[in-house]
Amino acid sequence: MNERAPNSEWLRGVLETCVLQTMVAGPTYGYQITTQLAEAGLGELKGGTIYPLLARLEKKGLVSVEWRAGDGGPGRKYFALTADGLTELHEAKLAWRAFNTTISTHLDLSSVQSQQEVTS
Amino acid sequence: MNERAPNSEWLRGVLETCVLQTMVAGPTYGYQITTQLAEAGLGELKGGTIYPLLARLEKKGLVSVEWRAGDGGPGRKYFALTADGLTELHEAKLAWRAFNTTISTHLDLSSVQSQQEVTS
DNA sequence: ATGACTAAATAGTCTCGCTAAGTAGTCAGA
DNA sequence: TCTGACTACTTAGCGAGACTATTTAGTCAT
Repeated sequence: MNERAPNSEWLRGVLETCVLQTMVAGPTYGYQITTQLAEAGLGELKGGTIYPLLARLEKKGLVSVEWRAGDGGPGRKYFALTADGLTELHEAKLAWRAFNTTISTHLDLSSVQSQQEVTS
Repeated sequence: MNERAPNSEWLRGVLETCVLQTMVAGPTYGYQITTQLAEAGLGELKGGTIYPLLARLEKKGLVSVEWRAGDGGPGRKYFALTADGLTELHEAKLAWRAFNTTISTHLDLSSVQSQQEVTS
């Protein structure tokens, strides 16, 4: 399983959008984001990836930050979407969809069969 | 137009696959690839992007190289897909599609409306 | 000649996801 | 009480690859 492992190259840029998306449901914190994105199939992000990313979001004013006590554990740094963050998220999603359409068209993905389809 | 210009961050990794795809129709050369990808909507790749990329493909054995005389102009370095290259292309397309499904699902893209849809 | 277009190469920069290591809080079990 | 596991955040440094910018060089029209 997982024979094409290190395609995390593809996360460039989109990861930021994915993180913003996790905040739509309400404020959340770094460690929780990593577990949620792992469940979503994006792989296990390490601290060295997620925390600098969150710091960049804060610096850009896309999220606001608040420390809260941990629920049986260390304190947590909660991040919430700002108005700018919500706008950015929406635009990024549109842009991603457009980009993706361009790529998929060029790669002629509709003509590609997966092994699952072939063997079924 | 083009207000979110530099999303070329997203090209990371996929660009290589797109270049391989252009060779499916037959051998081609760097300069032509850049014009074809520009027409496909991927933006104007500069020499500093495409030539190192082609060199990497050659180094990996995914393409073979042949110099030919130019048609009213300098000589051209033609690149053709090898068997390995074709295999790699197919696998990369499957992997991209899977990755893309994961991302699109997480971003809940089906719920996003473009400005075009809103104003139509 | 001069400039425009084609065609490839290379040096150097920057971003960002990565590895790796550290700090620190809570809690269960030996 | 000590050890380990889990939670939670931080930081330093690395590397891949797309970027800018420049150079070289062939053909052709003005």
